[in-house]
Amino acid sequence: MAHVASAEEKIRSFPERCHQAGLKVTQQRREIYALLAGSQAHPCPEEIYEQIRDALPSLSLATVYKIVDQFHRHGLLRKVPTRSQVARYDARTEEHHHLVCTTCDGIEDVMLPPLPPRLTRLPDDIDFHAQSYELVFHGVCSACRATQRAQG
Amino acid sequence: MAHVASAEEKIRSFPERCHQAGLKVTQQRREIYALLAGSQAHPCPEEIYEQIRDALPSLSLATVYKIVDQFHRHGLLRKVPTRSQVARYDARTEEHHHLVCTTCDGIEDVMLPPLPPRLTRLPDDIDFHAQSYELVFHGVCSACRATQRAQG
DNA sequence: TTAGATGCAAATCTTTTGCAGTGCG
DNA sequence: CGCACTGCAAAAGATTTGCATCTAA
Repeated sequence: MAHVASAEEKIRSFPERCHQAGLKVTQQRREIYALLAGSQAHPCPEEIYEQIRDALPSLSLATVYKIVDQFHRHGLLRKVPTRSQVARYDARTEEHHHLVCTTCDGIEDVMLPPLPPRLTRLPDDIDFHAQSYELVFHGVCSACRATQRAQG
Repeated sequence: MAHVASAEEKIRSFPERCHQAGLKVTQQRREIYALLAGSQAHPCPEEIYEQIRDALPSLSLATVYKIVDQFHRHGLLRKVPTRSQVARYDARTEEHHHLVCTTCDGIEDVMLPPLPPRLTRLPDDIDFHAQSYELVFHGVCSACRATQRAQG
């Protein structure tokens, strides 16, 4: 499965990407990165913390916040723009887009063919240097629609 | 200027849109809606509160939260997806996109020609009912680039 | 008249900070 | 060995809730 192979590659190249960024490779960082690289769920810091506690009981939530923030600032993680007040992280840094469920706040990745540059070029009267863009879809995910049907 | 005229129309039709939504028209709601309709700044609840206090000193911050949430749930406001933990609101409900400054967290609106439906159609293997989408650009705004140049 | 709205204060939830101790390089 | 990293606890920031009072319809 393409996704799993890609996650393994990311985990394998993680130490050298830390070195390039001037970050030390600690167990906390390895665990957090591996969790995110292997997940489709775009977890928030609290969820990351809960899921890694089993493997690393000494982990603290403040450390999770510090690590994901560092990773984000060094380009190892993306932060997904959402309408909710909790931060959501994604280890896929290549171009892709997001589906956000308005019912459960779940986030899914979606690959789309690249948009032609002329369609994402900003108007001449806008003085803004865009470094990246993404599409954010809002709607209802499969699981929530099933629940809605079951409950009438 | 097209924007101003549009804001006036929105403010004029505000009472009937409240009635349709089953909401009473109060002074707090009028002030909050008028502020947002006349603003380009996508303010957060705290900023809305500060700016309306002058005209309505009895206003409470909790009320601002309740009102913008109601407006959002009834489609009178959009909530802009961002990477930060504070909610940002927009009275423009027609299709448009957002420029988010990674330096100052400022948000600007941008109109782009509509994307051809074939480019935003989700792949067949994705079971998600999208109701809307928007483009979110991340980059650096004009004011922050000027500051950066001045400071070296 | 009355259901819904507001204001206040307290509670809750999320994120950040300061600092002492630890461990990677 | 030294500097960056971690964990803890406390602080700060954002949002929600409960309830008494008020007000638009």
